[in-house]
This record gives sequence, structure tokens and C-alpha cells, in this order.
Amino acid sequence: MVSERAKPSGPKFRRRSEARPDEVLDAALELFVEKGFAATRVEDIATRAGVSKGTVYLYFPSKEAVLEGLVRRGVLPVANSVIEQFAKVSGDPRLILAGAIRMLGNRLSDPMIGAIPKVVLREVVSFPQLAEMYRREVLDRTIPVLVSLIERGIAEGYMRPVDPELTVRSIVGPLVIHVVLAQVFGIVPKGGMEIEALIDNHLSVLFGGLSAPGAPDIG
Amino acid sequence: MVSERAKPSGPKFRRRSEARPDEVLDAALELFVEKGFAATRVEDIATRAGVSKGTVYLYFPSKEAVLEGLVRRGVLPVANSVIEQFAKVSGDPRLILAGAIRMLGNRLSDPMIGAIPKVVLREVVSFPQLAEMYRREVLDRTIPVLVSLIERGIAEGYMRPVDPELTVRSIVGPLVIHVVLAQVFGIVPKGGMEIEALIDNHLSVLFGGLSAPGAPDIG
DNA sequence: CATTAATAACTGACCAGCCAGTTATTTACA
DNA sequence: TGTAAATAACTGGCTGGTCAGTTATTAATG
Repeated sequence: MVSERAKPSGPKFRRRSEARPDEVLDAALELFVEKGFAATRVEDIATRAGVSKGTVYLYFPSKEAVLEGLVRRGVLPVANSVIEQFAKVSGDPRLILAGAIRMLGNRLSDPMIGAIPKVVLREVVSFPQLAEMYRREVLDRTIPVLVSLIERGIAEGYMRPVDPELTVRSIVGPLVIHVVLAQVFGIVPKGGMEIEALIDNHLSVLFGGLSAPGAPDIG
Repeated sequence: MVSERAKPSGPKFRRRSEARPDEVLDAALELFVEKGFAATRVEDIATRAGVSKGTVYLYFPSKEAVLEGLVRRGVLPVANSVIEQFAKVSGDPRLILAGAIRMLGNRLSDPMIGAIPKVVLREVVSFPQLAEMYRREVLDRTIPVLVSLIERGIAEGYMRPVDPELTVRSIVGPLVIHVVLAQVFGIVPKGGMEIEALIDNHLSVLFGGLSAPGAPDIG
């Protein structure tokens, strides 16, 4: 409030057409996470971004377009770096997998990044275009890479002959549910919510299995 | 349309105060799944339930109360039967776990049941009371049972000494993500989306691990 | 005909998107 | 360089439509 005095008789606004879209997206992300898309008014976004409502419409044709821009900006870099990790074509695929899982886990647990899938998940039903975009830009690009990594792992004798496509779900599911439990329901393991511990345990179960060495086979 | 002729000069409505709440909930569930809570109008619910909007308000004090009633009615029975499964206190815990996972997977893949967690997940942010209820009635009751089953498995030498709380995420995560991928993004494995195959593969990875017997240890 | 389930018309709040007008910044020219 | 005209950025109030919730009235049922 008083800190505004930095510019006592300063101008009422600044012209910053370069920075505006990002400022709007930053504000929108915060609000969508706090209250959801439907409950967020365009005017709220504008206020938090330090502009007026009209300005939002200078840069985005609609409220939905703000959401779309948000997803595009926030999620593509992550998908790209995950793909880059997976793309390593030599070495034990399990190590590549482990590295990529660690990376993905760390990204997801960053609230500003992990928030985006959460928002997508919520709005997808009333905004099918968003689902399609997310699928096309993220899922359809990452899942196949992951599948072929598993296929190579099996072919080269590093992994048991599992179904690669279904195993993808065993790999990413635990990460996602961990974030959901923590961020949505406030359910945090006793040891704290450092994602590192979760990832370590997950990798241990994933590669080593849950059964004890001496225990009888089940099946 | 024409089939309405079954009651040609019948009464304009029936008085059925017993059946009305369930009829309203059925209609609401369908619509919430189709379009989400925010985009569903109370009048839509009423129309699909075959009553007028006012009637909805005879049985539910608000739109949110409809959602809450829906969750309460749909999800408690599932939680209870899962808990019942887990409660078996003797025998190989891995078999009990496997049985409960199969049961949960089947329930989740029933659209009318699996839809509810999906709706909860979407509305939780703008409706914290719902999150709290779901947490209290479902998660806080099921997760501890699962944790203690794993603890017993470890204590009795059936399972490796993993972190039980974190391992819960490795157990349910894949099921949830499978349903989300299928229902939200339309991503279905080539082999079809029969949940049985997913569960078989998941159990195999979960208990046996992903590493091939001959492969070098990673760690 | 008394009771109450159910209807249908109504109200008031809310908000996305629009746009007429205002202000900051740049450009043209002296 | 100083200044006025031109332009681009921004504001904020308005409007039309939507919809949750209310209420006056009607109709079914015992």
C-alpha cells in the first residue's frame, strides 16, 4: 500500500506490452490453483496482474484462451526435457528411467509446475479442447518414448517381459497420486513430503518388487 | 417422446417423496460427469430427474448439497467393502492385497462409481468441504488399513522392508492413472481397456519388480 | 377437503466480454 | 533539442445473459 509511494506522482500505468502476457498468465495460474477456473473472474486476474480487465482482453481473446496459454507455456518445457532424458539411446534403460522419474518428480513437486496438470484435470470436462491439446502436446509425445524405452529394456535383457504400455501406468501413477494426495487432500506421509523419499521408495519397489527374496511365489 | 402416451390423460406429476432424492442424485451424477459441477444447472438436474427445479430444493438445500449427497451415497459402500477385504488378518498379505486391488480396480472401472472420485477431484478446490468429507470418510479410513497390511507383510517376511506409507502410493497410483488416462484423455492401451490386464500387469510389476533376474543390480 | 408434493414464474446477484474514452510513449518536424 | 501530432497501451463502466435460490400457486392423494 504505502510502498506505492515509490512513485508518488508517477504515471497511472506503464506500457509494457512485452511483459503483459506473462504477467497475466502468472496471475491466472495462482488464481486457478486457489479457486479454480470457473470461480476466478477475469477481473481478479487483471487486478492481481496489476492491470485492468480490458488489458487482459488485449492479449487473450477469451478467458479460456488464458487457460490454454497457461498450459502451453508451463508444460511444454517439462515435456521436452523429459523426452530429452528418455531419448538417451544407450546404457541400462533402468538407469535412464530412474533419472527421468527423478526429474519428473522434482518438476511435479514444484507447485508452479505441478499445479498445471491439476488445473487441466479439473477443467478438462467442461473444456475438451484443453484435454485434446494436453494430450497432443504432452501425453502423445512422452508416453511412446517411455514405452519404447521399456521395450528396449526387455529386448536387451534388463527387464522382465512385462507389457510396456501398461507398465507406463505403474511408473508414473505413484508420482501423480503422491502429488494429488498431498496437494489436494493434504495427506502427507509422516516422514515429510520430500519427493526424494517417495521416488527412492518407488524406484525400489518398481525395480525390485515388493516380495521378499525368501517368500513363496504368488500367482 | 411418443412413449409418453403410456399415460395419456394421466396426472401431470406423481407424489413420490420416497424416491425423489435418489432420482435427483442419479440425474446429477450423470450431468456432473458429462459437464462438471459448475456447468450443470440445477434446472438440468431437475429436468433429467423428471421434476421441476423447485422440487430439487425440496430435498436438497443447495446445489452443493446435491454433490455432497452424491459422494456420500456412492462412495461409502466402496470404501467399506475395500476395508472389509483388507481386514482379513491371516494369510499371505500379498494375496489379500492382490484381491483388494482387483476389487478396487473393478469398482473404479465401473463408470458410475469411478465417476465420483473424478468429480470430487475436479470440485475439491472450489469446495473444500467436499475434500474434507472425502478425506475423512474414504481416505483416512482406507489408507491406514492398507499401511498396516504392508507392515504385517514386512514383519512376517512376505515383503521387503519398504516404507509402507510411501508404498501405498505405488499400489493405488497405477490404478488411478489408468482410469484417468482412459476416461479423461481417451488414452487406451492397444490391448483394449479391460482393467483385468492392467491389474495383472500391475501386480506382476508390483510384487516381482521390473528388473530381470539375470540383470545387474542398480542402486 | 386437508395436507403437502410439486410446479412455474420470479428475483437478484453475478460476470464475461465490449467499447468509448484516457493516458503514456513515440515520431515528425521546427 | 523542444513540442505537437500520432499511435499504441490501457482503463473502467456498461450490458446482456445466465442461473441459484425463492415464493405464490396448483394439483395429487388419503
